[in-house]
Amino acid sequence: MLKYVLLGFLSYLPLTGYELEGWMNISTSNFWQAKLSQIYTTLKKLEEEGAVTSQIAPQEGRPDRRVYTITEAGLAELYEWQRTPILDLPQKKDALLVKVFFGLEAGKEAMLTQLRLQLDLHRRQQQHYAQQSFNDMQHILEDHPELVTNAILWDSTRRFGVMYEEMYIGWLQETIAMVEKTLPDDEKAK
Amino acid sequence: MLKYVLLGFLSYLPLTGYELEGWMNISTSNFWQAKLSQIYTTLKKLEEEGAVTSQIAPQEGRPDRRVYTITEAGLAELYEWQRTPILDLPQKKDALLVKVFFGLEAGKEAMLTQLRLQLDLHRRQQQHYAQQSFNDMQHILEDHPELVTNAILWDSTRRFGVMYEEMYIGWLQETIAMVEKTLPDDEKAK
DNA sequence: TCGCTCATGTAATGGGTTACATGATTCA
DNA sequence: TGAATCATGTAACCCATTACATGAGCGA
Repeated sequence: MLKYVLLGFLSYLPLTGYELEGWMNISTSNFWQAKLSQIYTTLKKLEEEGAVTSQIAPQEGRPDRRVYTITEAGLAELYEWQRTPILDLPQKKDALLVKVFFGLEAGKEAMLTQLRLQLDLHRRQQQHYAQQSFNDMQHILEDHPELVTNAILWDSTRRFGVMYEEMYIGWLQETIAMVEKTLPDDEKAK
Repeated sequence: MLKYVLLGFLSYLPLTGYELEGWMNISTSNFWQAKLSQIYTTLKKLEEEGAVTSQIAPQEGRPDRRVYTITEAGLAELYEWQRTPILDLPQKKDALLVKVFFGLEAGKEAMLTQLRLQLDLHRRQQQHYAQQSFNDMQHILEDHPELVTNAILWDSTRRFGVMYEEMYIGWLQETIAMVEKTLPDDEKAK
């Protein structure tokens, strides 16, 4: 639920929709992402519900900033959600796995192309979580030193990103080796 | 895209909506799941598009079965999708990570409760992929021995499930230890 | 008798993406 | 000169979930 991510950031400090996107990009995008359009509509709904209020900060040369502030009711809702235990497993949707599962007819070479491309992407992503994300977090702390205790928790979600990518890379390597060894060669015309 | 999962199974043999749910539950639910209602509406759309046809098989005492068969056009669409490379990373959405990220205010004990509950769920799931899923696959092969080559690929997606759960369990253990050691104790009233 | 399996579907709602619409400033 | 950043929003559409509606047969 995007709304709780937005309320979470607004519990740190007041922010605009555009700024919220920036915070998400460098921190939660690992396990929750959203487009700007959805962020704007969700903020609007939150304001109607009374969970946030907004103030216009006039600007010249570009649209006025709309700064959102969390209300007492919004904080209460956030904490209540936080304390509600999750009773089921997160569900995954991964198109690559669908392509692998049904990939026999597509042929060995097509499959290897897919898998190698993904291997490259996941290696980059792993590097990103290992390096860039860590730096980004440091920069935020320089601007907002009061959030240092939160950063312990932020970092554990970053670790999740690293571990997830490492697992994915391992699986891809194993699967590539299996496909090379086991699947029948393509021998038919295009 | 659910439609390609359905077309994938129908490329093996004709099936009803209800049966498709069963196949998904024991195989693709690891990386793609769907409710019956969505399966039925998607099959209807696929028939309108001409990717499948359906035949009614009369029954007594319960609704007639509607058996779907893939068409040449449907097969062509499936193969074309299969051969299209994926150029981006799968996106994850995981509410637990949101709760961890913003979990400071919820308190140490609430967080440990969450994490321990998830640890239990993921351990069960890992066992499931390691044992039950493997057996289910064997049973399918007994009924459909012609699918034995496909089963190599099925099994690699099952391996993904096992590896994913192992990674998740490792992260949860690490995170629980970190929370116990690092987070300040709750000392406020409820 | 209670719950599970078999078997179909529709309607309402929610969550999310894509496309549309606008436009100044800044840096390479 | 062209791309990125800053900055807002709406409308149309698509995908997916939940709720509704029905009901026989079978095994514990």
